[in-house]
Amino acid sequence: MNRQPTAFEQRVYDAIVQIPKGKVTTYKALAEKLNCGSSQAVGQALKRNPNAPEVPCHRVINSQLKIAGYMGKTEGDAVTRKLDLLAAEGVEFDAQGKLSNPACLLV
DNA sequence: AGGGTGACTGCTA
DNA sequence: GTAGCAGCCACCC
Repeated sequence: MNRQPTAFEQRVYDAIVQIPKGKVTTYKALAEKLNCGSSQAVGQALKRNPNAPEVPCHRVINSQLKIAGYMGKTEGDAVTRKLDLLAAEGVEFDAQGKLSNPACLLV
């Protein structure tokens, strides 16, 4: 375990860490920032690297403005907790688990 | 060295 | 509005 993150992954984390509190971003926007045409690669970086508090990966959502997954799980308490974290940051979500306030979306 | 997967996205039925 | 298929890049086995 504890495999070393690649340059690409580090870049992803760096971009996420730069996200201000109360704001969220999408995988696509991140991919564009990293000059990577594939958002899936970004998701891979997070899935294979649960950096948790070091990187607020919970501020990263998909194009549907919904939580894609957390801690390597696409559903379950992990995702729910992630939603709660965002709520604590000031990001409002609706009963559907979608971003209720698009103003929090960082572009 | 090669194949398969995925915390995605967009389009079509 | 919901469901299914194809495309995309990077990582893992």
